[in-house]
Amino acid sequence: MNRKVRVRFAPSPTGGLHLGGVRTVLYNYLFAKHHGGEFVLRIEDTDQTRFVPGAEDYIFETLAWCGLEPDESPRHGGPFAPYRQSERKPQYRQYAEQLVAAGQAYYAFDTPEELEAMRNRLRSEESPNPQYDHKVRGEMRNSLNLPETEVQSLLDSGTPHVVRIKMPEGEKLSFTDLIRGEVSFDTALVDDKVLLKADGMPTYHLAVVVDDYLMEISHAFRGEEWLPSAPVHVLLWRTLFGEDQMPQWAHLPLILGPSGKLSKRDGAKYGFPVFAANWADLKSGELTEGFRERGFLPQAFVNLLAMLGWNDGTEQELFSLDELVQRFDIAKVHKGGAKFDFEKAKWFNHEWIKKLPVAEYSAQVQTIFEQRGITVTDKGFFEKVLELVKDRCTLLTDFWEQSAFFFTAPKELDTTAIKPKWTEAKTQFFQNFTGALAQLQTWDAASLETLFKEQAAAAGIKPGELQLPLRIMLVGGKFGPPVFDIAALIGKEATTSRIEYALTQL
RNA sequence: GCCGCGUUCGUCUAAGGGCUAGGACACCUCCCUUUCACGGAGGCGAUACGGGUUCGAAUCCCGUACGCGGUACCA
Repeated sequence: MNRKVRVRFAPSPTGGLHLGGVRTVLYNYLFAKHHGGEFVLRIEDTDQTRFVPGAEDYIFETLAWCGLEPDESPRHGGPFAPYRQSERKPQYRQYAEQLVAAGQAYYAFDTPEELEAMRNRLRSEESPNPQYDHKVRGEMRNSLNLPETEVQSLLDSGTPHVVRIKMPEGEKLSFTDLIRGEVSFDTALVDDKVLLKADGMPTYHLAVVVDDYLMEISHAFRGEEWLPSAPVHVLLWRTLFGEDQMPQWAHLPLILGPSGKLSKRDGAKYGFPVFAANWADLKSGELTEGFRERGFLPQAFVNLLAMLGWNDGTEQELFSLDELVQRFDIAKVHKGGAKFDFEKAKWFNHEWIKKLPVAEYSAQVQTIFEQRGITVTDKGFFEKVLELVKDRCTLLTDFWEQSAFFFTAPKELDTTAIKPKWTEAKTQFFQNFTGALAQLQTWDAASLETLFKEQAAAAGIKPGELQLPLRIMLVGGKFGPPVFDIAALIGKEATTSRIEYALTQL
């Protein structure tokens, strides 16, 4: 089928977006852009009981952060508006009626209690989850069994009812999945799914087919959890619009946690984020941590997600979004689920921190500093510092630990490593050194190092014996970039005063 | 239970009949570095099991096991 590539991501706004969801967005986006097509965001809010305020904002904000902007959406607009299913409600009913007329669906008047009674009656060890299917539909209150006049009067009197699909009994339904190849199902084993709910809203099954058709979606990618209901969708396509109009399906493998499927719980339990950005549940007050707040760069987040289940066949692992667009091939997506490895995720972030110019993320780091009480006044200086410590930072938040001492003198010095070997001669050396610093003409790392070594030689002490003490004096601990670089950056005054303060502690 | 989909180092994966099954993360060793890193060089470590097909199988077929998903008027 040769038509314009149009894909969609269709989340239901019920909470934060987790790894798997964002990866689905990403693969949709990459596929669309690779083929010069369009990426549509459609909000699947047909379940009004699950409406969560803020969830839709969250989705847009998250996609923007990732750089995965939709071409069409409730906010971006587009020729197929509206893009919110609740706003499209009126059009679903006619398709449901069309299916009934075609004998492919029927009205069901069973109350929730009656359904429950049926399930209880049929439940057994052999069949723990009885379905509303061809075996029982003959015993239920639906338009298949009730006299036509009664059906009509029930309808006329406004009796609550749903429309169910009538799954054929002994048919084999199959389709070709872009990732898995041919997949087939025995229709006798699929239940009569509800298509139109009693409140007049469509279920996902009807909505996805109708909207994909109306929005001219050419390729439909979704999580593997949808595979079992694919036969329902194929059947709806066949009777409503023709199977030749159906988008090409691809069911993406799941992302697993350390023990089974990845859940919010895993995040809390193992200490890594599961959502793209922080999500605060208004009702429970529960906060679920996001990659963004944990200190991930969007470039790294997108990169690591892309590689979780896909690769281009080469050994390259670091890709920009543009490169991903160029290389992406849906057929190379894995069939098996991938267990999420936070260690590897951190490695991606580390690589991106090293790779990107600091100016690309200094604003984010600045925010982190400000949250911790340090206001950045000199952007040039700030970025010099970041440049100096970036190799040591895996997460953006690490910049704080690695470089706070550039902005504020360490209060507590970790002197345990140097105190035992401290001598009066060393105190003397540093006193002389600060004196010499005052005379130093060129304040840069090389000059400082030269001076330091000359003075050490004059004092008859090995420079190595003195470098760690100097570090502790300036940094407060055994970490950080080369000492003379630090001294060069913080300047003469700070260097001198930190040494003098440290000498009072030794 | 039933249905579906999966299964290569601990983890992410390459190899889509043909070299000693390659890379990355993590871990370990060494080098560089009198901090911590970066970087460099090594090491450890896998085709779930059993049958076929074939001169030859990680790759194709069948079975078993295991894992995951689904089995709602939720998506």
